[in-house]
Amino acid sequence: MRTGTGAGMPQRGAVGAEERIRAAAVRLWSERGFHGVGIRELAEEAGLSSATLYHYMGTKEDLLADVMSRGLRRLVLAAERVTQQRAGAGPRMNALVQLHVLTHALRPRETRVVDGELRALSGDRRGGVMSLRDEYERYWRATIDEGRASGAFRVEAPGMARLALLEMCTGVARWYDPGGPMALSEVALGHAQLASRVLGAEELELVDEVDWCRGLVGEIWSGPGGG
Amino acid sequence: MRTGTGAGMPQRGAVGAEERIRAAAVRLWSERGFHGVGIRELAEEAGLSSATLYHYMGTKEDLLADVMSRGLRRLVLAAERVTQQRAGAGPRMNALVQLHVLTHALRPRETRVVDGELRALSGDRRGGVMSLRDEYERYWRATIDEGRASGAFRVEAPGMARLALLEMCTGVARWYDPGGPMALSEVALGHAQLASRVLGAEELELVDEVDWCRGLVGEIWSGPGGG
DNA sequence: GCGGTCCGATCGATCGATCGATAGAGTCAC
DNA sequence: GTGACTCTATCGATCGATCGATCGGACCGC
Repeated sequence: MRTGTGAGMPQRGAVGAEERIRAAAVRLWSERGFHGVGIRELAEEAGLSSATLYHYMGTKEDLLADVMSRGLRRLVLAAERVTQQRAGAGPRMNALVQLHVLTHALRPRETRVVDGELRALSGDRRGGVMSLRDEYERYWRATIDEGRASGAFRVEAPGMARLALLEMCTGVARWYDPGGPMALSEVALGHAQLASRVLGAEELELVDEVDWCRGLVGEIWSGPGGG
Repeated sequence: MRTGTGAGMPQRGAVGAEERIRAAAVRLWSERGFHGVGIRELAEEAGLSSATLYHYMGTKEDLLADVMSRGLRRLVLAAERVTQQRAGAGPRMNALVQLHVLTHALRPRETRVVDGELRALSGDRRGGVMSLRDEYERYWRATIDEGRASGAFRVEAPGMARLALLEMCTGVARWYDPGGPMALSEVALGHAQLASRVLGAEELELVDEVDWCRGLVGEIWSGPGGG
């Protein structure tokens, strides 16, 4: 009853099974949530039996922690690149925002799981994922602080502005529709402009980082542990 | 074995059982999600047996739709009041933002369920809740349009700005901590200022609507179907 | 024949939902 | 007033289905 085993193939899923499982989990969890999808449906989506699933993963929660950590590590990696390759608070913030928006628009399923399923994690795993999230947000915090110190940003409550901006940009994954009326670059540049307004940096020249960020997202998300 | 039936009481839960059930559902669902809490735990939290639960409600999903619709109807009611009692796009938007932020900060559990469990609803129920959400957002859309038409707001993509602002303000329910360093009125006024920046209305005088909105929220959320 | 892959069968637990039964308060005929 | 009857509120027990997870063994390339 299986479909692809025959004819000299190296064995159906020997390579990439873990990846297929993670991809299936992201597809289903992003639509209905961690507790809304059972092991059997997960297995079916990945093209395996539920027993085989457990050959590759630990518990269901282990799989979620894995998916979330991988997603967050990629975000951190991308933010690190931005920080290395863009100097000055203004250009750096501009690139961070466009990167965040593009990531959430291009990979809405991954980011929805990363942003929304923390509550399904218990104890230590929760803490580990939260510290990864904090590590990512540190790039935003540092850039905002830098801009305030240099006078490039004029904002009274930087902590609140950071949270507000992150919520605003993360929300893109909840409403952006590739088939809709708004082009991706409009959304990314538009949010960069809104961010500059929020931070009181309207004189900032808004460089279009869409293509560069798109390349970065593509590179990082097809890289090690890719997909 | 029951506890409160004697001594002239009108019977333990005869009044308010539905309300107790909804409150229990909000408490548990806001922490672990609709699919993360079973009927038995729900019943225990409400102080009833799972069988008795079904005397008051339809299915579990009916209860969710009820909770969500009630929350959204309150939001709509509050937005309608704001629109009636504040004239001009600037003051109106200022009040709408402060109302939204206060509602999400004062009733984070209700709003988290309303904002985050739509995916657990199927078919018609989903549509009904979505149209209530659209009805609420229409107040924001109309106010932004009005401000653009009058020249009070200078924003290029009003649709995107509306979505960005809503995400930003809704996010308050995800991070605001009453015991934290930020006072509620700082958060509300701060978001009003960020909104005025986003909308390009920096010359707008930011009236403090915190007390008025707090009263409105208290009135509406303790009113019919209260809690 | 060994190690890596894979699955059918099955585990105990829990899921959402329903059953029949009971306790008590109100109603009404007589 | 009192017995028969109804209505609401409540529960213990239980339904069939599904949950997450495990086990033993089959298959297959090396």
